[in-house]
Amino acid sequence: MTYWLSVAVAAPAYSALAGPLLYRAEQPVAAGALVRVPLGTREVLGIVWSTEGPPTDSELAERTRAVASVLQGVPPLSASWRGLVGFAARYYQRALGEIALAALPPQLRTLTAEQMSRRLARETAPSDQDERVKQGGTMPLTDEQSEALARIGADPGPFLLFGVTGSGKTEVYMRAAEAALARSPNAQVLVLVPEINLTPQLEQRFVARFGAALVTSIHSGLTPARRLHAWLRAHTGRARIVLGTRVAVFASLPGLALIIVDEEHDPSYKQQEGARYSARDLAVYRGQSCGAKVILGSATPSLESWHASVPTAEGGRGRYQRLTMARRVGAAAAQAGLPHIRCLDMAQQPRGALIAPPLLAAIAQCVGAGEQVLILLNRRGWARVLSCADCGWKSACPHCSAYCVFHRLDRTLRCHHCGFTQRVPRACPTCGNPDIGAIGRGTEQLEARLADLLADVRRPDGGPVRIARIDADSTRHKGALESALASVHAGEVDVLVGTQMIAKGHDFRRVALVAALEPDGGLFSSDFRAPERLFALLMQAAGRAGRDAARGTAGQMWIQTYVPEHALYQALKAHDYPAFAAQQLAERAQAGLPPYSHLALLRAESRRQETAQDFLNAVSALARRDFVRSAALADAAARIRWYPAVPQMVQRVADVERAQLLLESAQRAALQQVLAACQPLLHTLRKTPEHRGILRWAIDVDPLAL
DNA sequence: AGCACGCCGACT
DNA sequence: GTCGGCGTGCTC
Repeated sequence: MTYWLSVAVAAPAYSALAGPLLYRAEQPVAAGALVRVPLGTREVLGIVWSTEGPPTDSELAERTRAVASVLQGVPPLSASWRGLVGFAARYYQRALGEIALAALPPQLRTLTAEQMSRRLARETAPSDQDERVKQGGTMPLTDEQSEALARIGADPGPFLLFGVTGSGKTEVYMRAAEAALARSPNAQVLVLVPEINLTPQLEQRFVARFGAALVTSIHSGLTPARRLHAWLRAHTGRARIVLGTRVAVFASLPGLALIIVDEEHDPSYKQQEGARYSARDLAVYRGQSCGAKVILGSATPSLESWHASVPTAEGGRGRYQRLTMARRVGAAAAQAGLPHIRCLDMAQQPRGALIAPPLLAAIAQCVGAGEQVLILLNRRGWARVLSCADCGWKSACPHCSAYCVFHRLDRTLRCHHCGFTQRVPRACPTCGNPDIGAIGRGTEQLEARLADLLADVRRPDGGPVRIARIDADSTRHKGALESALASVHAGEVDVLVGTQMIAKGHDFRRVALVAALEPDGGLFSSDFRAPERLFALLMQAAGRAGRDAARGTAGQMWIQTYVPEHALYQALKAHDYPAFAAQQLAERAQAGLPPYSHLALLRAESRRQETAQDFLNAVSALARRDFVRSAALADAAARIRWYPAVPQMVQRVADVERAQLLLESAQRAALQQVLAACQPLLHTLRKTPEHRGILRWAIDVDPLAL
C-alpha cells in the first residue's frame, strides 16, 4: 500500500518550490508528523502538511521519492499550528517550508530519527514536580487592574491594555494567566516580549508566581540544546507558560488559551530580514483562529492598534477592546506618580552647548542629593561625521551612502551600515588640513564631556560623580549589559549615559532625572513612523524617572529642543498619548498612510541603482498591463496603487545599490492577491538578459519604514 | 538555502 | 597535469 504525503521542507521562495512537496510512504503517516525526506542529494527535515490521494500528474508520480524516516515520539504538529504557518507564508509572501522550518528549533533539523528518540527518552525521564499553579498575588489590585481583569475574563477580546508605565500591567498579565490556567488543566499561555534583554526579568516574576516547572522561555539567545528542550516542553504541554521573543509566536502550544504581547508597539516585533513577519499581528491572528484571548499591552500603543481600539460612532467598541490604566500603582501614585516634563528651548541657550546650563545645574543638584540621572542621546560613537572646514571633505563610507562615525576610543572611523573600519586620518585626506572637525556628538563624547562638566560636583558621601555608558558599543561583549545594569541597580553609578537601550524595560528605582539631549531628529524625519517611535521612546524614558514609590518626590524629565511648541512635545508634557495619537492619526488619514491604507514594498538589489529600479519598474509595468485583463485578478488589481521605483533610504550598503517600489491599497486582501501574482513575474523577469544584474529581490508586507 | 556541475588560473 | 575559484541551475 502506498500513501501520498505533501511535505513542507526548507526551501526558498523559488516559485516552483513555494508549496509542500509530494512524497511516498509505505505506512500511513499522520498530518503534522515530523519526517526526514530526501531532497536532491541531501536528506532534510520535513513536516507532513497533509495526506493526499495519488497524484493525477503521472510525471510527478514518477519523480516522487519515499520518506526516509518518521520521527517517532514527537506528537504531530496540530492543524491549528499548520494553519498559522500557512497564513504567515501567504500573507508575508514567503515559501511555506521556509516559515515552517524556521519556526522549529534549529537542532531538530540536524537530528536523525534515532538521535531524536534517544533525546526524547531523556526528556520525559524527570517527574513533573510542583505542578500546582500558585494562587494569588500578594499586592491588592487597583480598581483599574480589577476592572481590566474583569473585562478580560468576560469578553472575547482582542484587548488593548493601555496602561501608563508603572500602572501594573505585568500584574494584570499574571492574573490573566492565572485565570486562563485555572480554567483548564491543559491550558497554556504565551507571553511575547520585544527583546531577549527583557526576558530574564519577566521570567523571574512569572517563575516566582507560577513555579519553575510551569514556565519556559524561547528565544534565539538559548543554546541549541536548551532551545530544543524548551520547544519540546511547550509542544508536549509540559510548559504551561511560554515567554519569548518574536520567534515564539510560532511555538507549538496545543493548549493555547491566552496570548500576551507586552510593549506591543515595539518595532522589534517586526522581523527585518528574510520572512518579514510581524509577531504582534500574527499573535492576533493566532488567537482568533484558535480561540485564545489576546492582550496587547503598551503605554504608547502603535497607531495601528490604537486606531483599531477607537470606539465607533455607533457606540461599538472597534476591532480591539481598549482597557485603560491611567494611574501608577503604589503610594506615590496619587500626586507624585508622573514625572514632570519640561522642554528646554535650545534657541535661548548658548550656541553649541551639548548640555545647556540649566539642565547641567539640575543634573549636578540631583547627583549632589544622591539621586541617579539618566541621559539619552540616540547616537553612539564620538561624532557622527568628521569634516574638513577648508575643503568640505567628509568621512563618507567608501562602500555605503552613509558617513563613517568617529569612535575616539580606538581612533577609528566606522560605518554603522557595513562595518567598514579605518584609522582616523591625521589630516584631511583631500587637502591636507590637519584641523579636521567633528560634527554631531555621540554617547562616547557625551560621557567624556560630562566627566569634565561634573568634575567639581560631589556626591553626599563626598566622592566624585560616577558616570557609566550603555550602548551597542559598550555592551558588545557577552554579559556586559547585565553587569552594567547591575551596577546601576546597586547604586554604583550616578549618571548613566546611553542610547535608546537604556530606556527599555529596565526598572531603575532611584532615577530622579531623565534627559533627552537631541530628540528633534525624530520630528522631521522622512520616515512617517519616526514621530510615533520618538513619542514612545520619550514616554518610556520619562517612565524611568520617579518610579520609586517610597521616595515620594516627582521625577523630572528634560528635553532639549529647538521646537518646544511642537505638538508632540506638548502632548508629552501633558502625558497625553491619546492627544498625540489623535493628531498623528489625522496626519496619517490625510496622507493615506497606515492604518488608513495597507502598504507593501518590492525591494531589489544590484550593483547599479538604475538596474535595480528598472527591474522593479518592469515588474510593475507588466503587472499593471496583465492583471486587469485577468478575470481572477482584475478586481484586486483595480484597487492597487503603484508608485515608481525609488532608491531606498540608505541607497547603497556594502557596494550594493538598493531600490524599492511601493504598492498601496485600502484592502489587505487585494494587496495580498496582487503580491502573490507578482511572484512569478519577479522570478521570470529576473532571468531576462536586461535584468541580469539583479542580486536579490524581496517583498516586505506592512513595512515599518519606507 | 544547499549542493551539484562546469569551466578557467596557480600550485604539489 | 590537478586543486579550487564561484557563476548557473535544480531539488517532490
